[in-house]
Amino acid sequence: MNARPKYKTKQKEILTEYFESLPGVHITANDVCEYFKKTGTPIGQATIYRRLENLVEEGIIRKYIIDSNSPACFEYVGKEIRVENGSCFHCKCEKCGKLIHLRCDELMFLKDHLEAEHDFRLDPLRTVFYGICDECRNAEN
Amino acid sequence: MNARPKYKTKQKEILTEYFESLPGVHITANDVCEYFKKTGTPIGQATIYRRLENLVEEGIIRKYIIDSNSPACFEYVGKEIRVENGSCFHCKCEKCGKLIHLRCDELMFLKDHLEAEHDFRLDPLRTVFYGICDECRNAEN
DNA sequence: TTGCGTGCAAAGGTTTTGCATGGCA
DNA sequence: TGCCATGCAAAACCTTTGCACGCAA
Repeated sequence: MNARPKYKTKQKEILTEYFESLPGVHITANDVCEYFKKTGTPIGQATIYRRLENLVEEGIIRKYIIDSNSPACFEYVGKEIRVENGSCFHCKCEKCGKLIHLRCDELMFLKDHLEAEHDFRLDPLRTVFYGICDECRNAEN
Repeated sequence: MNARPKYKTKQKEILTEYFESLPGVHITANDVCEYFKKTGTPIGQATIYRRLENLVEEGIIRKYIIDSNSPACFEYVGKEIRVENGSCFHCKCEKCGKLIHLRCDELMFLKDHLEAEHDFRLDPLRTVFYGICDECRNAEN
């Protein structure tokens, strides 16, 4: 855990702006590196990771761990969303590995139910629904 | 994804027995390696990982990812749990590691909803809800 | 005998760290 | 000027893979 940054640097600024321009999109640390390499304003890999960690701590972006052997995903959390404390759920297909992002209000039922009836505070960041996606199910038959 | 093993080997047998002797305990692949190294019946690291993957696929053990930068944890799943299959959900506490079994019909809403609205066939056996349990939440305050 | 399972070593990929340099306040 | 942030390279780490050998059926 790093302390909150004390200096305002160009790297941090353009990183934050980049995430703000991508609401609802999931990207990996490597994606971010590649992007800035392409735009001609490369940022060191280590800096990317350090800033990403910071942004997560500050609640500006969210980190998702889908699978132990896939890179972590990061997503900008809009100000509205941050206030609502909402976030999306994930479905992972066991067959093709596809990751599906669900931003579904009905699923908040699940969170409420677990908290009210089972005294369990669900963490949507960590929770992944495993199953079979539509395409793979159709391909089976 | 590996195919189901066709031969019964000593390595697989003692690995399964080892997990059966540890209900409710979560250990890492490395822990398993170390254990067998100490007992004088070492098993190759690669074999450990290969068998672990198999056992997860067969539903005999479960794999948990608590943190992206910690090794994955494995835990034996008792036969009772396996038999109940569709009707049992699991919650894992991120703090104390406790595994909570939920037998709740209301949660079938989740399965139905994902299937009807999102074309996703949930696999309750593989899916684990991560969050904070009652005790840990109370201990926080 | 056949071919799967094993073990070793090496590779693979993600993330962290050490250290010198650069930049903010 | 004093520190913090950055960037490079290398390390650390967990996990997978290639390949030859051993063993189950």
